[in-house]
Amino acid sequence: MKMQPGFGQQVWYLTSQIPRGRVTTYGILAHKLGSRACRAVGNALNRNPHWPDVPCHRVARSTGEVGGFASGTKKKIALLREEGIEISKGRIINLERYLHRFA
DNA sequence: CCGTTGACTCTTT
DNA sequence: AAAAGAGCCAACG
Repeated sequence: MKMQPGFGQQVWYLTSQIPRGRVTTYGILAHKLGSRACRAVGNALNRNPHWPDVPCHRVARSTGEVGGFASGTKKKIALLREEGIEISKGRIINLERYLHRFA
């Protein structure tokens, strides 16, 4: 379960910087890292070495879907709803409204 | 809406 | 050590 520092390291950092009630997409994270490795981001969050230190549930897909979740997509939706985010059928309502751009 | 292509890292053989 | 496979995706046709 070892994760080499570098890419994933930054991913977890940015993810942990997402304020409550806010959401981000894999693409944005990847772009922030200077890469289009949207998948690599998901991979980093998937193997999430330290959890729940990093709120990976605040990361959704660019299509508006919540995406997947290591502990279960259902769980992810529940957490997002708890933060005040409306979700319908695994899809976030008004994603733009919650989208967080890392300044 | 679905299918295909692109891009990147980690894990396993 | 190197190569192949898989993964919580994105963009385009």
